[in-house]
Amino acid sequence: MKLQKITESRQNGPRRRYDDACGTAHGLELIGERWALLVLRELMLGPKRFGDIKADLPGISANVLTQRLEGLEENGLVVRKRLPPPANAQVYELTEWGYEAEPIVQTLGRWAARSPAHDPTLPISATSIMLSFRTMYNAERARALGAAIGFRFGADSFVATAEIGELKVTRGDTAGADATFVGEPTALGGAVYGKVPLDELAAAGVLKVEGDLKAAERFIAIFELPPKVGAPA
Amino acid sequence: MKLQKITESRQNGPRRRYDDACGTAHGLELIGERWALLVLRELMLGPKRFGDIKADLPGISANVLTQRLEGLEENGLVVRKRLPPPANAQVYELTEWGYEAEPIVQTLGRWAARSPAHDPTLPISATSIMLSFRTMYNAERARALGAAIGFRFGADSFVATAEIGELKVTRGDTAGADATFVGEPTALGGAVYGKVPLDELAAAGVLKVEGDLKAAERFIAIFELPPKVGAPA
DNA sequence: CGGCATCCGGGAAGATACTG
DNA sequence: CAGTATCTTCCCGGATGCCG
Repeated sequence: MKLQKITESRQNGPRRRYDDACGTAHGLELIGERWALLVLRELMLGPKRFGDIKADLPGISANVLTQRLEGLEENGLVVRKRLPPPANAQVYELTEWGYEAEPIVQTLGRWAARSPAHDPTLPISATSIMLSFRTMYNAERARALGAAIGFRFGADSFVATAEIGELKVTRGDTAGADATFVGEPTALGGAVYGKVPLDELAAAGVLKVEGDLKAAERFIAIFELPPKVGAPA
Repeated sequence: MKLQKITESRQNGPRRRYDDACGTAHGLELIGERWALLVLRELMLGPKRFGDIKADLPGISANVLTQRLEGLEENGLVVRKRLPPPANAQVYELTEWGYEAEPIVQTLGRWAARSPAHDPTLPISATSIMLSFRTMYNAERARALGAAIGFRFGADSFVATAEIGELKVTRGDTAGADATFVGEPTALGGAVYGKVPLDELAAAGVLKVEGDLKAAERFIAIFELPPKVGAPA
């Protein structure tokens, strides 16, 4: 019984190969399975627990998530770690090579943002929206920022600071931030990408700003989505 | 009967959604199905016929290719065209937005090239190897080139010229090229990425060079693969 | 032959229930 | 909370055959 299971997991990984020397084909064998890239995305800003990944990927089932994490671990993209007491919880963390997959997530996301079928009203996870800021960051327009912006989504909090070539995003305390957004990731997406007025969102009770309101508005102004396909440039 | 079919095809596309506003998730709905990105890749250097796509994707079955092309067409990435007589053949061509997906193919390929599990001895298609040159092109090292390099793989031929920021690859006649590689794509891959000596490949009868041998060697010297994961930098 | 529909077997994905 | 077990559904892959 036990032996049977070991034998099975031994030959894990995609049974269906592409038989193609092209790097792209090999990449698809590594992270081309359903949900795999989204699991990677959820770990992109730091280690997470099984349940938190599951909660942030609406629709994934526990067994599929287990399979993906196993596969990503075998392929050298993810490692399992046990947090020291008193936390004493198991988390999944990307390897260095796993973190290097961020450009894949970004390139795909930036391209897909032009899709006419894209529906930005769907729910979005905290990690997703923070990553999207890194993706859509425009260094030219960000010159004027020069501030640290905080984000609090429930228990999760992040700080973003504009660096020379990129937007730096770290998980952690928002205490030192000039302005902090507090609320739901989806509402923040509406403010940044849908240009929904902040006071409207505050009135709806889904997003508020603490601290320097002007800094928060300057942050929002940095971002713009690429024009939809078929729309006038 | 007919109505039934129309109703089915009407709601084509991925029945399994991700329900996620993230652009990456939407991108996976558009081109995340098995084989989809490789079909895109095969069309990246120009229109192709059904049979040629199938021949260059070893292992894909006709019905799956049909499904992928239908899906890509519905999503606005591919259009079907009929060539004028005397060719009079149907071809599949990328839309402008479809061509814009090239960075996705490149980013994924560049990342996966670092994989310890990557096997570069597998067969590779003509389109794949030409695209890989664009992907791995290093503008700094290419400064010294200043030549047009031709490629003939059976009936397919290409010309590559080094431009300021990128390597330009076009399908077409190799008549004006300074040097032309003639043979099999896989052998060319060995020469460029495996640094297999050209005379060895010529002796094996899989690849030869016409024209300026020095220019061909300079072309090969442009490219290098990124270091494998875990290997010394 | 190119393009596509159909049928079938196997396997992956999805939903639910269950265990430590 | 972190998975495992089980069952169903559906997609993938292969074969065959139809039609222009």
